[in-house]
Amino acid sequence: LPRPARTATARPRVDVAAAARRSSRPLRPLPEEQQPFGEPSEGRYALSQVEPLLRTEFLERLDTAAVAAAAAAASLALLAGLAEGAAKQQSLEQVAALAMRLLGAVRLLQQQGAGTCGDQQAQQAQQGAAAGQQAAGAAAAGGAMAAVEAREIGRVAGRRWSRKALGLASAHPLEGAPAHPAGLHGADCLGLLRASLFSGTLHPSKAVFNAAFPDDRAAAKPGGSLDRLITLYAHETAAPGEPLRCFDGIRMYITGSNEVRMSRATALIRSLSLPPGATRVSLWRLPDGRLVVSSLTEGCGGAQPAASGARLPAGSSTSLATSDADLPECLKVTCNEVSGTLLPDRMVVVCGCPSCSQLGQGDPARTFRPTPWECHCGAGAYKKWNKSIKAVLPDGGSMPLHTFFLRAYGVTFTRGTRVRPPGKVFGSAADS
DNA sequence: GCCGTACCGGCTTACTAGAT
DNA sequence: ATCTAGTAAGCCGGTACGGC
Repeated sequence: LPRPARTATARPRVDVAAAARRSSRPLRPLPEEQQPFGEPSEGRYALSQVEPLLRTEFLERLDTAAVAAAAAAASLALLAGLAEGAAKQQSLEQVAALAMRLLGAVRLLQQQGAGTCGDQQAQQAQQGAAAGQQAAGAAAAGGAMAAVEAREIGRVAGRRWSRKALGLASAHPLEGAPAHPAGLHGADCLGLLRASLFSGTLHPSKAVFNAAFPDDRAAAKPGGSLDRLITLYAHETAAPGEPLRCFDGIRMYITGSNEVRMSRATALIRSLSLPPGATRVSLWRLPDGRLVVSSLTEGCGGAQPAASGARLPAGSSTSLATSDADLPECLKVTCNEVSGTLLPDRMVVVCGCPSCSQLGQGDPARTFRPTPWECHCGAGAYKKWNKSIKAVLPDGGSMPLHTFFLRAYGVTFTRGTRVRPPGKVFGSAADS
């Protein structure tokens, strides 16, 4: 499908508040007159067979791109917002089922002449319906050829539904361990910055900004102004004789969404020789007031020591973890009375609910990242997985995951860095 | 008063497109 | 190639509420 033209004036606007309200509501069935599968038809057969297929061993052979393609087609349709909410709260099967239902609704929309929709929306709906019908047909037909076809459809129409919305992104690793960069004696760590070499921009959080520029706090508030050039120093461990290199002319400004950013920092970021894929750098203040950016991210908000006097769960380690290797291979956990097994090295949970237990032990369909599993267990509204997910203690008791790891291993959870897939996902076929 | 749960607003982050 | 800024996912902090 051709990428729709996007201009400043025609940019699609999304009512985030309305979408959030939609996503927090339970799903409601479509009105009876809009049920796409109310009467038997050839099209109905092809579509309605998808959901049963998902529950069979065929799923192991069929690439989930078929499901992704169906959901992606739905995202192109006018009811994408509802599907999006479902992706947050529902299981893979439910998302697929909803996508099928939405596609039927879109077909109905086509039959009714697109109703009150504008031309562009109607065109998108038609494209979505066409792609979805192909994908659903491929999934229903089964077999390797169908999977390839569905994958291709998903590649073209998939956008963000392909991995992110279906919970297939890689797990977040645990980050950080206390340390202090050599050569920055007496410096105070102000926090971490996100460095984007792609755009030559440094992104300080508000906390880091406030720590680094306490005199500019008022300017950075909503309605304030902030646009000035600053000087930063790069900490180069490869040049011990001259460890600090000056970079001036870095522009600090505040965006329309009240976000502080530092641009024109390409040379500085490059001088740090960041490891491949690294996006974090640390910001330090020397005793003389100079601000130093270091490629070392350790020492700024990593692991915390175990709480003084905390009682460790019986049977757990009494020494603090210094790496992922010190953590248990697996851990029994519960969430909303649903049992599961946490794999700390991948930071995923193998669900043990009755439905998932029917799947094979290694089936990816029963493996969840913490937040999706929280939703899967019906506690999605809690939105604090490290509290709603509890570690099962040897004596049969339980303890919130956050508390358990802090007391038993001296570590806590930090937000991971989303992994950018290789190559351009939505570029032309010639793109790598 | 403490604790667990539920909810909401808003912040952080990753990603992207258009402009320069 | 770089700059600028919009979008949305993820989820945390703060708060209210009920049970003990």
